[in-house]
Amino acid sequence: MKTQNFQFVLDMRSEAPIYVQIVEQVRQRVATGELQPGDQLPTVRQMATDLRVNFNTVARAYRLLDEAGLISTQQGRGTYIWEVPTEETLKQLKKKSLEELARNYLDEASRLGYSLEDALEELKHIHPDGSIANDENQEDTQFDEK
Amino acid sequence: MKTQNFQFVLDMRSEAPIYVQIVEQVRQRVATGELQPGDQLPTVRQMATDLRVNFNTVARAYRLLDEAGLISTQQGRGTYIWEVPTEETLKQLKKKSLEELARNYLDEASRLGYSLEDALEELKHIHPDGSIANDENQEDTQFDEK
DNA sequence: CGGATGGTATACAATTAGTACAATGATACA
DNA sequence: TGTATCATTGTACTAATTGTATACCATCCG
Repeated sequence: MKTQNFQFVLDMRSEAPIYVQIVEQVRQRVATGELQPGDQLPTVRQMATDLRVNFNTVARAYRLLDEAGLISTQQGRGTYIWEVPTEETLKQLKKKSLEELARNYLDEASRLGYSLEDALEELKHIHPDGSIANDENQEDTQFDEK
Repeated sequence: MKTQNFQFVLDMRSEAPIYVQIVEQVRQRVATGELQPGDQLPTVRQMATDLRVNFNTVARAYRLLDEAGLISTQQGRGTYIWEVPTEETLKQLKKKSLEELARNYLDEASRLGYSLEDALEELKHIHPDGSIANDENQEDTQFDEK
């Protein structure tokens, strides 16, 4: 596909393991905005051949980034940048976002003819399957996914 | 052709495969009545080019919807929304849609670092009296994307 | 030696894409 | 009217692409 042509570089003289170097570069590019939410990263194999390493090494980096919540990897499709609000924008927009999410949820539910109670009940019912991380400390929040 | 201009949207970051996303959107629109019995869906190729995916992916979604009895696909003619669903199937349809909505809401909230309780609280806070104002439809949310 | 760490090899599963084909309907023309 | 032709539509089967899982090897360091 059109997997953008981002240039990643390895420094073989570096002490840092290859997979760490990859992680850091993706991190950095997300931080600078060079990588935008929804952008597709090179496939593990593509980046692997670019960097002349084994694709499992790239896969390892991607897995870490996925667990960190920076990217979303999907078998058979590719890996994409999640939206990662910076600390301050996250705090600024958190409340507003939840409000809008909640309102949107209620609107949609009501369009389906459901009451607020139904909506609440459904949420409680969804919970058991673990689709939400209910952790207090979220310094490394790492929403679970897989 | 006049194949209505329904806007379908994909979120490549979503865990859900593309064909599932299509299925869910059609299901939801049927549940809300946005798609009426007899309405023609975009052709597999039309929707495919709209969404920039392979038409077989759309065909797969249509096949699932067909097997589920929601639509009727006819080779050489097109795909149409099935005749009036019975109360029971409509009910099931709505139930599934609500499930999907709830799951999305929790996922998004979770990504923002909110707990289930937060999500529940926010809902109650929006409509403290427990009623749902049914007629407001502002579409300017910026974080739903789904 | 022996564990830990980093990279690799191989087989696998999920998803999407490619190709050829059959059914339908519109159109042109005898 | 009949039919030949062609574009459009969905279908079927296969191939290609993509990430995953597991085991393995090499090196470093105690």
